[in-house]
Amino acid sequence: MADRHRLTDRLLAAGERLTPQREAVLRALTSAQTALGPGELLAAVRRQHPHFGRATVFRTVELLVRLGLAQRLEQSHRRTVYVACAPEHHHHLVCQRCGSVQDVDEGVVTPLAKVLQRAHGFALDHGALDFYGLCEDCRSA
Amino acid sequence: MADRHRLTDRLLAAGERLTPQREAVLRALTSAQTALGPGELLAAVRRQHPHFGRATVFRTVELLVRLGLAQRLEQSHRRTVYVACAPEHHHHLVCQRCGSVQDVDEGVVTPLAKVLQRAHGFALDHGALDFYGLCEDCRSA
DNA sequence: GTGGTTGCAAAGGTTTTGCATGTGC
DNA sequence: GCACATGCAAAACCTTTGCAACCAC
Repeated sequence: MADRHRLTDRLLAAGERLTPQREAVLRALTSAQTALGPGELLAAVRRQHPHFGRATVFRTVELLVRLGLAQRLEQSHRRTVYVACAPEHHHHLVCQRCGSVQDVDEGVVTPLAKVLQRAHGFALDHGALDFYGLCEDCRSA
Repeated sequence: MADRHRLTDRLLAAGERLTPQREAVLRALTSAQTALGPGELLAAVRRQHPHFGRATVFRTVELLVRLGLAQRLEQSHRRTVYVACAPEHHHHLVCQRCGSVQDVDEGVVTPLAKVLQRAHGFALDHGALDFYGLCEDCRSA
């Protein structure tokens, strides 16, 4: 499983350990169709591991974010969610209606980053940039 | 005071009332050099009005957001902050180090919005787009 | 006068922490 | 074996809600 390879790679590189819990959280995240919050993630993981701890979810998603395997999105007011993602630089298009997330590559923001740099001396943090709006389906509906 | 004019205008247009509390919150926000969270806002306002209610801060900032006089930023993990802003469309450059916020106008994102629309059918919500990174000062430091 | 607004206090929900137990390396 | 990771439960935190008193219109 590709996920597992990436996970072990990253964990070893960071001097962290591979545990069933970490695998389980990453798997739940990658197999989800949409971004998940901590509560949903806990529920998903508990279907396989009934005694999974609440705190472990919080600790693990933050670890995955640090490893570059997941990203945190502030999807809307008071709702923090996580999506699995490849370590390669890219950005997310987050639908505000249905919650779906699609990737869009780094290239589309390069011109923007240059403008902000030149005109304002502002160094854009690409890792913190995601886009909110309506996906094609929701827009036509 | 220009703030006050804009506030009364907007309140009346929305069928809302002008109260000292609403003025106070807007003033605290406009006079701040940086974005403020609810707690800081409460502290600031209480310097003038010691009995100011906590809930009123929450209710008021959300009102200001609805009126277009303020904007909510998810500045970082578990930190929601607000900045005063003009009703005209624009975006914010938020420094992740010092918390300063500067405006940048709508024009810089128009090309990006077009690309997302054409290539992905995605309708960008301009009101939800802000940029995080390092301001000029923090970058050189 | 009347309905919206406020302050207070309590409830609600989410995230974090402390610690004994378990486990990857 | 040892340090790190986990599960549990309680604490801490931020935000919302309910309601009586108040006040802008």
